[in-house]
Order: sequence, then C-alpha cells, then structure tokens
Amino acid sequence: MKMSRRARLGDLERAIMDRLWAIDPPTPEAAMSVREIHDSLSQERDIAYTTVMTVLDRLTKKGLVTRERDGRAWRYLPQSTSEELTAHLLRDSLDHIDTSDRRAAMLHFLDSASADEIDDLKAALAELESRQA
Amino acid sequence: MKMSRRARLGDLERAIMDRLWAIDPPTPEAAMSVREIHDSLSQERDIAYTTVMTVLDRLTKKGLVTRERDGRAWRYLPQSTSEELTAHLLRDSLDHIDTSDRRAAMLHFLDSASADEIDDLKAALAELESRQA
DNA sequence: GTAGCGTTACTACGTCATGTAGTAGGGCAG
DNA sequence: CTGCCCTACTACATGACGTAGTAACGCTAC
Repeated sequence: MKMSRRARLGDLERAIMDRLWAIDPPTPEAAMSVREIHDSLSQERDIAYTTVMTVLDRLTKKGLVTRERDGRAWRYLPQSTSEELTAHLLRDSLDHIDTSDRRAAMLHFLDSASADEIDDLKAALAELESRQA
Repeated sequence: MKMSRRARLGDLERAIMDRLWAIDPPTPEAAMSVREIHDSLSQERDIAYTTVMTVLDRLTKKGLVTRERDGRAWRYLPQSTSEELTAHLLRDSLDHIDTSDRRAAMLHFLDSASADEIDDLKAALAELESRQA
C-alpha cells in the first residue's frame, strides 16, 4: 500500500502527527502508545481516548504512521517526517498547472513568501547543487 | 468576502476553472456563459447543464470566479489566475511546518522536482531579485 | 397571445473525509 | 476472579463535492 495521492491532513490528524513527529529520535523503542498521545492531547483539549484511537487507525490505513504491537497495545511511529509530507504537498500543488505557467506561479509564490522562506529556498537550492557537483 | 483558506479544487471544479482560465484575454466581454462552459465540457464527458450551473455557483461563493448579468444569464470570469491559485496552494503547503524544518522540507521537495521545475524556480528567484535591485 | 425554449433558483441525494465517541469483548494484574 | 485497560467495531454529524431534477419566469417565434 503506497502513500496515497491525497496527503492532506485534518486538524486533529495534524495534531496527532505533530506528537509523533516530536519523537526524537524516532526509534521503535520511543514509539508512542495511544494513551501517551491521548494524554498529550488532553492537556490542550477535551478529547476521548477512542477518538485518538480511531484517528490513529485511519492514519495507519493512509500509510502515514506505522505501528507495532506492545503486548495488547499498539505503539505508533510516523512513517515519514514532517518535512517529507510538506515536500509532498508542495509537489501536489504543482501537479495541475501547465508547465508554461509554472514559472509565473512560482514567481507569485515567491512574492508572497517571507525573506526567511526565500533564504531557506536558496539554501536548499545551493545544497542541491553542491551535492550534484 | 476574502479568498478562503482552502482553495483546493475537486476534479470537476478544476475542469471548469480550466475553461475559464483559457479565456484570453479575460475581459468582461469574453466572459463565458454556463452554456458555453457546458458545451465545452460536454465534448469530453457526459454532464448535465444544471451540474455545471451548480458548480459555478459554488465557485462564485468560494470567490474563485466572478459573474455578471447578461440578460437573464450569467457570464463568468475567473477571479484570479491559475498561477495565483497555484501560488496559494504552495503557500498553504508551507503553513504548517516548523520554520526550523522548512529548509529540509524544501530540499526534499527539490529532490523530487524535475530539472524543468528547478529551472523555473531559479528563473523566478532571479526575476524577483532583479525587480528588487 | 401563447407555446416553447433557455436560464436561473432552489432543492436534493450519494459519497467521501474527518471529527467524534460509545460499546463489546478479551487479557492481565492484583 | 474481578476490575481495569486496550482494541475492534460500529455509528453518527458535518462539510465538500459530484450530480441532477423541478419550478418558475421571461423572451421569441409564430
């Protein structure tokens, strides 16, 4: 089952992924149980344990998280990094535009980008080139 | 009514926007009627006239198209360009990542980008800078 | 003037994604 | 053996989107 085309996340899904992405380092031993994730979310909002379970189940089916048994319980880890998902979203955003308009789209995007974002982009481009050299 | 945060489009919505974006130049005189859009879509797929109307109505409410009366009928024009929408999608994609991870995300994205895309990006960056100089 | 035809306005229904959560049942600790 | 914890399954609400029917109204051609 490969990563679905639609990697868009709802708010709760994202909140849960944020907990998983915060695991550092993301080794199997550090995988989080539903309870841990629920406890973490509970500090900020009122949410049922089973709701967290359901969403984690859906995230698993979408291929965004992996899980392993730990006794009766499951322990969850993110399947990919936050950066990879963002990269995917960027990719998807470009999938529908005509190549002839792509440059104009990028220029529009850059117009709306912050100086920091542009710096990051330049740095990433530079790194890409240095690796290819 | 400002542009909604979620500018994501469904397949039919996109097909209709494609018709409108194809209007060149997009002057009020060139605005398309529902019938014209329906005729165009009908060449490729079986679709009811009222379906096209409904979707155009929704696109109007979303602020993605504008319309003006022409007798009893409405004539539609895109509110913004395809490039602007794409730029918006790119923008949204970056809205949820930590700034500390943004550069890594961009690098991932560039890894998956085609040479053409990277060229367009560099060109856009160069243009941005030349304008600021 | 009247019968169509074209056009809109309104309503409606199916599906899918997502948020939300209850209940049943099984296994483990005490 | 009894309660607690965890899962599996089911369920329902909402919103977005695809899809389209029906009512109603005005213009046009006879």
